[in-house]
Amino acid sequence: MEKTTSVFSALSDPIRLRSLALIVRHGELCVCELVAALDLPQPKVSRHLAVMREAGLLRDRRDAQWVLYALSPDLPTWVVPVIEAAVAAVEKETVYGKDAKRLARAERPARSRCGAVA
Amino acid sequence: MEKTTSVFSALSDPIRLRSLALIVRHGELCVCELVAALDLPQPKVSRHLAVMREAGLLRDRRDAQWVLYALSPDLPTWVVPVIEAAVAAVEKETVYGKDAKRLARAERPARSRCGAVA
DNA sequence: GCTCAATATACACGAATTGGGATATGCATT
DNA sequence: AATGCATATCCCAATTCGTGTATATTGAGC
Repeated sequence: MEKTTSVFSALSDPIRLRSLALIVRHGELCVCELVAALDLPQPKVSRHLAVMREAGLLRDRRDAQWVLYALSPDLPTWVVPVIEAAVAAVEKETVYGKDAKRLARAERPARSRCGAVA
Repeated sequence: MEKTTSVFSALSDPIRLRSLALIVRHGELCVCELVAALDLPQPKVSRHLAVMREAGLLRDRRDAQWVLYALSPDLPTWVVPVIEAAVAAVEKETVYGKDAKRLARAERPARSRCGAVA
């Protein structure tokens, strides 16, 4: 039961929902991209991502100096439609448009360098 | 955004999820039935139901001395699949079986009287 | 009107969550 | 090894949340 409630608990915060929507739509994002997109302090974003990771919603992967977050590969099946509905709801919020625009602008300071190195 | 997060917030508690599952499966339940099913103090159950009502998930209706709770008739469309998934998840928890059994046993002390009166 | 049953609310308190700011850790470059 | 960038964690104050207990409210029946 605790596992079940922790999923909803992880989704019950605007910063986490905004982060999740961006991650789902982009597949994989590093923390600094999310910080730029959400326009919020880095420790704050980092802590919120940790909450979703610990709830089993996200996985993280290290790539050089960056930590990339994406949807967990082994989500409980019942969680999938929940996330889809949540993201759809967030996308209709006006704040999501601003987040997406900021992300597009600042996008991949990390990824391009990473690509350049590889 | 607040409306969106409050839905998940309302779902992030075991007592609320257990209540919701019973209500969804039975259509309409009064508080005393839920108290019997969950085997918890009445004020506790009442307060948790209020949280879901205020989040827009439930509606309440007075019938004589009883207050009957059911799913809200005008749920935001994106919420419907979320509730379905949540209930499906709860039903797999062992505690749900016990709740359902206690409900079946104590069922409708209210409803039968209500029927008798009508 | 009084009493009883069902429900909701008020108050007090400990636990958990959140946020800001400073700092620690990991990696890459020189 | 020293510096710089990205990320995570720690500490602390403020707030919110869940619970227990007592009490108020509402309706039914006598």
